[in-house]
Amino acid sequence: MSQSWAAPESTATGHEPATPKRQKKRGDGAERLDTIYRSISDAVIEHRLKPGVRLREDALAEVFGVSRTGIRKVLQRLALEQLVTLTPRRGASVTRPSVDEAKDVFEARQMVECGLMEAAARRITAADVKSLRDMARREREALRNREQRVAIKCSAAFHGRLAELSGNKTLADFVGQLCSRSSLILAVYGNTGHLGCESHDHDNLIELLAAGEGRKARDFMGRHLKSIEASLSIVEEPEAAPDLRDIFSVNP
Amino acid sequence: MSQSWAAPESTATGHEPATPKRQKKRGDGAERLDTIYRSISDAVIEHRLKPGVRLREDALAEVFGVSRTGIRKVLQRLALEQLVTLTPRRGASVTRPSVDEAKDVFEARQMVECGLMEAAARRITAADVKSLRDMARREREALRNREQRVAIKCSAAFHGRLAELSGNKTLADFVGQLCSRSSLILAVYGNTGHLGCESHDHDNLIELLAAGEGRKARDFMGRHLKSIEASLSIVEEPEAAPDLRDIFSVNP
DNA sequence: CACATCCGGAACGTATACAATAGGTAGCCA
DNA sequence: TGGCTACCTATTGTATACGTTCCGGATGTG
Repeated sequence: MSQSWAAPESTATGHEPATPKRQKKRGDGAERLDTIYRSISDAVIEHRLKPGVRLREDALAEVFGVSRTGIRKVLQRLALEQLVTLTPRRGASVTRPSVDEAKDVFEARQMVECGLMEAAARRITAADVKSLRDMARREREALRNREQRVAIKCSAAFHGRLAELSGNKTLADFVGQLCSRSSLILAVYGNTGHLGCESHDHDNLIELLAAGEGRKARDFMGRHLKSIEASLSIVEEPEAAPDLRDIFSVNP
Repeated sequence: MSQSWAAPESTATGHEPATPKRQKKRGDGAERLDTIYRSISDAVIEHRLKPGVRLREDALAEVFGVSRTGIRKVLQRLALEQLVTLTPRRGASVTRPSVDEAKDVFEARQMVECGLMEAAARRITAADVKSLRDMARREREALRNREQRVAIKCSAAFHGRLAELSGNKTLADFVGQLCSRSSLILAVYGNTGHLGCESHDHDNLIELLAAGEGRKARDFMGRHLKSIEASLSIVEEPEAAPDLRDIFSVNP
């Protein structure tokens, strides 16, 4: 089970892991960890690593050809971004967002993403519009081909890119984290088959921004996020052995 | 210079650092790192560690009686919260926020803290009011006694606590980080003697929230943050050799 | 037959050792 | 005497080794 993600295929780790050999002499070590980070992060966002899955340090170290030291660094970063949960003596596992967390994340997105739309409408350039249309197109295609994983990642990337338009790096990074966590929330509370974002919402957003309609874009984003949230079934999961007493009607 | 913070006095590290001795056997290791984290974080927020100061791993390891491993963990966390900057082969130093970062942080605070006020007004309890009044009082006293360091920390804690009232942990944590970074910004761009928050702004805020006037509280918070930002001199510092070319009018 | 206890393995937490690099200093040559 | 080079030290990056804890099964007993 935990091996299912063990093929990072295209993530540019395609050096010989056995003989690192000072391949480039500079930017080597630092970039390697960053690559590992992105590999795991992507795997989580694309639901190749599902919430609750344990991430053993030894296994990751072996797969990526580094020692546990580097893995721990990466896991700690992922933990601070709430993508993985670090339980003191139990190790790391993909975060399983609680109902409250899910609510908080969407409330935060509502506040921040909507709040950024007006600045985005003011600052958007023709090149941005083109790039965004491209992303939206790729997402539509992925949806058509039933490639949910790709579509989910595209969607998160789209929202992140949108936030970057505002020019506020601090808020854009925050939105990026919220989108990643949203992907986790989708994995737990989403109804399979219905992937959060409606196919044409993103296109509509682009048009509003391109037209400089900041206020309308903000309102549209608000409805967009609401509809995503509404498409979820945010109820406590039965899993994790919550209350056998309750299930069998035993009064304690 | 880098020794000036070497006395964490009250931070509950008052064990014998020489003989840790399995003091409690459980919850020991994890809490120790957290204590170190808080010590450094506090020192940065209170300006005992000024922006630009280098933080050598060996020195920190010796002071806190742990090995570099633990220190690196703490430094990485601080780096992700933007309180320290990790330069690849140069080590860690207290972050010196750029002009753009300062602008971004205050824009973010404006958006999020204001946005949280209405929820805070709805959810605030009598106990909260009491606790907030207490914090505001301590801040006033610190200001009266010219204890800028204490006052700065109180102010950041107050804003953080306010955000917690909303019940949204994700956003509250974010506000906490923004407040910490604001403290750094104050250290770089603040005018000495004039400490960000006006003495009675916080009291006014409490009263508005206690009266359930969410909208007024939001507007007041907006003005409050604007006035803090306006009190700064956000211009490029001469220090840090930013652009010698520019200074000496050399065209590249 | 069921429950409690004990033991073994597996995984994480911490420290230490080694390797690599950047910056400073001293020495050498023009 | 000035500038350049080569070493050398100080500091970080990485890996490994050891200690500790927790979960699992096996075993003995009521």
